[in-house]
Amino acid sequence: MSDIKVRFAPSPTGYMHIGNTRTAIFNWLLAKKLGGKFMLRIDDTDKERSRKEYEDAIRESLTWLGLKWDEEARQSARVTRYQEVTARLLAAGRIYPCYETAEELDIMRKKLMTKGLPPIYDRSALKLTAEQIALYEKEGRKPHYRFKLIDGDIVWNDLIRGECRYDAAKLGDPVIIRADGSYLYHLPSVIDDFDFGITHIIRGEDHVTNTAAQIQMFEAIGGKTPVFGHLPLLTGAEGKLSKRLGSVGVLDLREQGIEAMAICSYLTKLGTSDAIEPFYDLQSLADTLDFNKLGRSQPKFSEADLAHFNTHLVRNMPYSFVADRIDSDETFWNAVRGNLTIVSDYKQWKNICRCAVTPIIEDAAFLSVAAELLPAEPWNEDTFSSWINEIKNRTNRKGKDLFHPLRKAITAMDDGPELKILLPLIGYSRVHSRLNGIAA
RNA sequence: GGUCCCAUCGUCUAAUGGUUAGGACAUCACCCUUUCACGGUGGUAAUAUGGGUUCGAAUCCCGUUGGGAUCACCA
Repeated sequence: MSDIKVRFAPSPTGYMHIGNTRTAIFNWLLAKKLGGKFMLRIDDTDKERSRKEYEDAIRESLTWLGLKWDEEARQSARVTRYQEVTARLLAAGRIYPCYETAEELDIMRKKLMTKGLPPIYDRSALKLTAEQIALYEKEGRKPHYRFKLIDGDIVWNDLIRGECRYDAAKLGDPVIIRADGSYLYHLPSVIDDFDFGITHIIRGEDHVTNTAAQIQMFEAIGGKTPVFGHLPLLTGAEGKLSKRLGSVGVLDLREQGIEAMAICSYLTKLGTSDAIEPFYDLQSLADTLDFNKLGRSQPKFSEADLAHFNTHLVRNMPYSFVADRIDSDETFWNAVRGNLTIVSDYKQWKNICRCAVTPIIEDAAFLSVAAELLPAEPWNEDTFSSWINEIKNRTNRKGKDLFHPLRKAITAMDDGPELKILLPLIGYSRVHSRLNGIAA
């Protein structure tokens, strides 16, 4: 067993959407491909916004997608560990207290912006005298804490973007502890990745500057930095990384009949040079994972395309894949799958085969001839074509004029699987009655 | 505004200095199925823009334009 370990670290502040899901899938597939482990970490450092309901939904989403996790942790349970590390970094001067209020910081940022300067914290807290600090404390101000970045280039070799280089001086020291003593995500994330032995981190491109800061945190706590890979962000049809995209929830998609494997296949192939094609199990999808095939530009995600792709996947879906979900046999499935849009549409065809259907009669005379000629069971492979030939000879009809009325009478539908295949599934008695205009 | 990233058919992308600029999805046409769908075969369709470098540029360099990310006491 390799000691490869990856993690998916959602904050339970919302449902799983297309963006989240994509990073979960990539991490999971990487673990699978390298024979490593996949860890679920609940990043619930934001008490205000975290909710149990979301956490449950995330678990349900992952389970439905088939992304099983080998290990689990939650940040709210590890605060003492974070405090331990914090004390050490504080003593080492890598963490320092600040007394500005949120409003003051906001004003500072705006000032810098209007001057055309980057809105980066000026580290004035480092110049505070003991007296000034005492004054703030007396006022009742509680400090928040920042992590002090060391000047110089931060460089890493990104799995997706190649060599990345950031000048720490242009980054700004991140706040890591709030005035109320609670942690922000940066440092706990690093401590966890270190403690749990995370070797690879795949996340969205929106994290690149965080990565730069976090690399210094890994160094500060004496840990080896994991391998990073930053995925280009998905955009909506209109280019922007729209809010709509964030609202496309996986559970909603499931509700609409989108298959888990359609989501997994589509999301891992979108933005790569591979064809977007259906995969029916995650292992074979994992075998094809190759970060070199990912482009660097932002692919557009389209719900309509996904739905279309899903239909394609359903129409080629092997019976084994649906066997435990539908109450029909393989013959039936193979007969109808080519006409489905979503799996649950099979019920409609099942009803046509096994329940009463009111036929659509457009030409009663023609249909009664067809009924008259319908051979008795048992039917064999040739029954259908010889029957059709009989009708053709008797009525002089062919092509659409011949088939369409039959189809409408027998199935009450405009289209569907080949009649030849469908007929034996419906049976003589129903076919005969329907041709005569009788619901059966 | 600082920093970083990106720009090839409608869409996702290939072509790492020399190709009739390739593939996949979509679309269109045809074929098959004596019907629709499924399936098969073909077609239409692209290098944002201006300068360089070079015998030769989608490819390298600079500018322009456009798009995105980040610069939170969110993650």
